[in-house]
Amino acid sequence: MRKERIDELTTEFMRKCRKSGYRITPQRMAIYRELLKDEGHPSIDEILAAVRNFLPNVSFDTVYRNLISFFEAGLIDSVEVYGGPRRFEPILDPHHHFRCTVCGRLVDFHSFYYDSLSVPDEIKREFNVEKIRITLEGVCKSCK
Amino acid sequence: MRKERIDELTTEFMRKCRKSGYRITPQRMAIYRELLKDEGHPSIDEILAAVRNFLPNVSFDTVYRNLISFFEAGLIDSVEVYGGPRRFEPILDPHHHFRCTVCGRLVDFHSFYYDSLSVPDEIKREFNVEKIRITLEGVCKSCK
DNA sequence: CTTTTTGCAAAGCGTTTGCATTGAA
DNA sequence: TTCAATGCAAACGCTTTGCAAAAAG
Repeated sequence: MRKERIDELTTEFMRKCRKSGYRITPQRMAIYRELLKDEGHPSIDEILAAVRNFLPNVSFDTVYRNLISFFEAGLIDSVEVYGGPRRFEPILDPHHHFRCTVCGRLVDFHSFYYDSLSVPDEIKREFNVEKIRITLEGVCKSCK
Repeated sequence: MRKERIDELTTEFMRKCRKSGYRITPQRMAIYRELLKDEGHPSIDEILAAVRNFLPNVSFDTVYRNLISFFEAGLIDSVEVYGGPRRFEPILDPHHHFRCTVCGRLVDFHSFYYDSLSVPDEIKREFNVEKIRITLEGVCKSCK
């Protein structure tokens, strides 16, 4: 990602933080920045390691609590990979995931076809659907 | 589910077990039977409790190991609800899930539209997709 | 008889919480 | 100066493993 884009998203993030009543701390800024820099789906531990390059005393706990808070406030997204630790990603554009059941690798992909899926009427009637999660599962080339 | 249907599925299950090289034990039969009887998506602990009504000395461990084995052999299905314990269900017909993000309730629904979804070509080229998981997320009536 | 399965117990791993201290506003 | 955020440390919940005894084939 271009540096300008990162700065832009970071500014936007700070604005949203203030709106949600979150104070701006160096830890929070670093957590969000490292999440943006990571191209994958970093776990709490991975983000912690990255943040510690800049703020060596940050605790697991701070990273944990903040990622959860950010997610709950809708500031970032959470990818739930069963069995492994919780993973996170910045909210960029809509996408879906392929997961290799052998190596556990998680791959992003885009699909307008999937993006535009509708919700069956009988579900709409009974539930307030906010999100459609589609995960393809199978085996990736290197594991085959 | 009708008793005859349960017996039929149980016989089928035993046949598959033998084919997979699994020995038939009272524990295994009870585990599968209780899984069939449960209309929801029981966790290991829930199945354990049910099984213990018949076999009081069964350990968590036996239920755990067997459910995992059954799943890996394709004898039953696994529902992965992040944050909570792993859940299981017998393989009956294809269906999808709605999850309430407030109370955590997991609801089955059927949809031919979702059943017949195809996999994008660029994914097909790179991965062997075995399964499409669709989970709708939102809020159910009682939580609204 | 052989080999799998079981039950037990302990360890593992990621998550979650309580509390005193620190620091943002 | 106030209240939220941090760091620490411990507890927690569910999963996973090693091993000796029991049971299936």
